[in-house]
Amino acid sequence: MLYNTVMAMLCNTVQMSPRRHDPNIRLALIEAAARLITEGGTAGLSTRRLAAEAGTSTMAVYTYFGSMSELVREIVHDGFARLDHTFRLVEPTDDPVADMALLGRAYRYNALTNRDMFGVMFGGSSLAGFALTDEDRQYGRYTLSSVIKCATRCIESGRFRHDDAGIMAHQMWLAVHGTVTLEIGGYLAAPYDADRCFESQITALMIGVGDQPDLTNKSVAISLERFRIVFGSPDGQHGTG
Amino acid sequence: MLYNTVMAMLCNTVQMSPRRHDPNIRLALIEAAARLITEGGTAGLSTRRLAAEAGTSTMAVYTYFGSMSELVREIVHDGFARLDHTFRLVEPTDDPVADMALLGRAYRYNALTNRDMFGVMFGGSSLAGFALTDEDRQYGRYTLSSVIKCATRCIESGRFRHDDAGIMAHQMWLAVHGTVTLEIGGYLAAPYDADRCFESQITALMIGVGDQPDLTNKSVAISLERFRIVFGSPDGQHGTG
DNA sequence: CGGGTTGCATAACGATGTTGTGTTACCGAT
DNA sequence: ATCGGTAACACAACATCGTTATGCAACCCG
Repeated sequence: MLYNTVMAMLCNTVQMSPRRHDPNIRLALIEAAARLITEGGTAGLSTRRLAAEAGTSTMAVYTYFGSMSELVREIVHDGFARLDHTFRLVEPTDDPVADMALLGRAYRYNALTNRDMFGVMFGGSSLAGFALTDEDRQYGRYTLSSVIKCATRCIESGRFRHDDAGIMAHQMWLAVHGTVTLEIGGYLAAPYDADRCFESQITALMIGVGDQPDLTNKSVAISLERFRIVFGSPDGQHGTG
Repeated sequence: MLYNTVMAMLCNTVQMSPRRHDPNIRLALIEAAARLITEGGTAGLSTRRLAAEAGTSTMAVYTYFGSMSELVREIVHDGFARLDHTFRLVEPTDDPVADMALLGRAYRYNALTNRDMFGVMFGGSSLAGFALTDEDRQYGRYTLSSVIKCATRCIESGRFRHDDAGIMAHQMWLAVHGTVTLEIGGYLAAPYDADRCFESQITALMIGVGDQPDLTNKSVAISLERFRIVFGSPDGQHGTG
């Protein structure tokens, strides 16, 4: 659907202001860009295709965003917001270790759902000359605050030897991030497939920071049950795509 | 130095065969490409610059490699060979856990030394339309065999609860890979800088697979000493670039 | 109701990977 | 010895990329 022609028709009938920055076009561009990326990978995004998809010309990108990479930046920020939203689906319970494991599953779920965006967000893929700035990274670190809060509760529960929730949260992040990155890269195949590696990884990590193995196993199992309920994956895990 | 003109002079004086596939040109292209990538990042590699650097025309890329992405593929394979070589600098001792930790440091060292190539090797960066194939990934998995061997010795030493060296090696890989990826991405800043996260991560992992905390701490400390000796980092660690 | 300004379609520019075109030089057979 | 076949590759063209210039048309304000 060509946005521009629709808008032209609208402006002929209803009295509107098609001049002056139009948030509708801006939104249409962002949505079209996100669609192009998820459908055609990072290489699928181009000014021409974007303009065609949104029904405008390539100039719209520059009037609304200044450059292609600035548009990508907005999408990246949007991606972090989505990650944050995914984290918020994990509600605190009286088993903070299970909560933490579920946050790990949520991170993985979010990454696998938005594979290409994930690569851009964390500095891997170079997309249309986009490069992360420190401000962008702040968005990323901010989303980690959910994990830090959970780590604090883990420590308060007495199950962890750690006294620093920040380092604990980072360890969880690094472990899950590494798993997901290599999973998306296609490096985790049977017999060491991504599902198996993921379970081993979070289990070892919990034990590594002081939890008792049997308690960890119980909490990890609970987190898997909760994941099925909240995120509704058909086979109970994520699938290796 | 323009390779082509030199070759022309050589062929006028000494009797050589500048026609028929010339491995010298092939090598010159690969070396020039690697140089361009390390100097100018993934965006710094282009057929024109490559041709100028090697003193040939852009056609040389196609006669010797078929396409730009095939040339990248060769460089990726070269990168895996370099990683394997780095692993071999870690000699087995009677403290296999320290060996394993040192392998982790070696992985990180190699990644930080060849940052841009690292991103390409593990599926993050898209470079000149290059995409990993399963065969490429085999190169990556092969280099893991050094780690698996070490994991086997760790298990035999009785310090680990695990009975599967493969999953143990994978866990080490995932943990270190995640740390390094986010370090290169610029996400690990004080107070949770990369050095600190790395130490915490490998320590927690060893404990997580069954090692006793005090033994782990000792082995990790030994691995750091050995790293300083073998890899000769000035500040004893890697520096966060 | 006209000048200023703003949005943006069109077209152009430089650079990209890749593909024709043509020349040049080697090789092998006669 | 020489001549045709073939392989290498310099040069130029092509499509596409992000970006920038140009110009027109429409809103805003005086």
